[in-house]
Amino acid sequence: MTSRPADPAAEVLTGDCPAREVLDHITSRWGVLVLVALKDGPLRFHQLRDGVGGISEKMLSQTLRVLRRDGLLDRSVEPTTPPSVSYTLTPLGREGVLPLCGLIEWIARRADDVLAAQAHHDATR
Amino acid sequence: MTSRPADPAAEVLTGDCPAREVLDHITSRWGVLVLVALKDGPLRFHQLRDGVGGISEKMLSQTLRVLRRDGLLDRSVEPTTPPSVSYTLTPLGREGVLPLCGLIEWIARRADDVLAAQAHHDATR
DNA sequence: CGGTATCCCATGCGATACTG
DNA sequence: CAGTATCGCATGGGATACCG
Repeated sequence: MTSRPADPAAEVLTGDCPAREVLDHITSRWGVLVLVALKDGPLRFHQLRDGVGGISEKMLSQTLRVLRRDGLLDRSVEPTTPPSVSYTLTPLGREGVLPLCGLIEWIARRADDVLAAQAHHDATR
Repeated sequence: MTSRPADPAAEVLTGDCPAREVLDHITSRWGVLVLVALKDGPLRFHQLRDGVGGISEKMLSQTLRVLRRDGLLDRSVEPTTPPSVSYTLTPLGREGVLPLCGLIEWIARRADDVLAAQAHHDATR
């Protein structure tokens, strides 16, 4: 009996474990985008709002709170007037964002193939 | 001017492009799980339903239709009685599933750290 | 076996307005 | 600037029943 099973996907797939919640947080509509936006360094609230196209302030704030609770990012306040707040990936977050960057990069590279597949599918039927 | 920008994430982040739709399909609640479940080879409908914990037949069927339209997986019917239907990753799908496996693997490895961060966060405030 | 159709509720999420 | 509060709708998604 091994303490680490050969296939780490098995546990996540088969149901109700904490890992599923983490997956849902990260792959939530705005989670991936916010995390990837932060990959190159800290950003302030309004930079994130402007950088992640289409996100509302409400969803940005909500997403940031969830990801912060999960230990994936940090919030820091500079005591200027008015205070400026910035968000940074934690070490944990920097690790987790790597596969996400891979995903985004793949999508950017292959989006045209997917579009072609969609067109073909819609035309064929 | 380069035909390929340095940062492929930029386009996806900044808004309304086809890539965003692809991202939403893949990172939909069940999309990741279905794709990863198929990483080791074809599975039949009921194998997927049983393998992906918590998914309903409706959502499985719906997710499969979307991913099929995107050209990420194929459906094939063996003309037995009753017919047996199985789903396979296409070459495109096999490529795209790689970062997803990376993500799942990372989550499985780090879930405990996230749980600890949550506990700490809830306790601190 | 491998789905689709219908019903219905929970929540995700945007819009707007307001606050420290 | 960096949010929170409230409202309201659209969509996601489960339960159940039915079909080829």
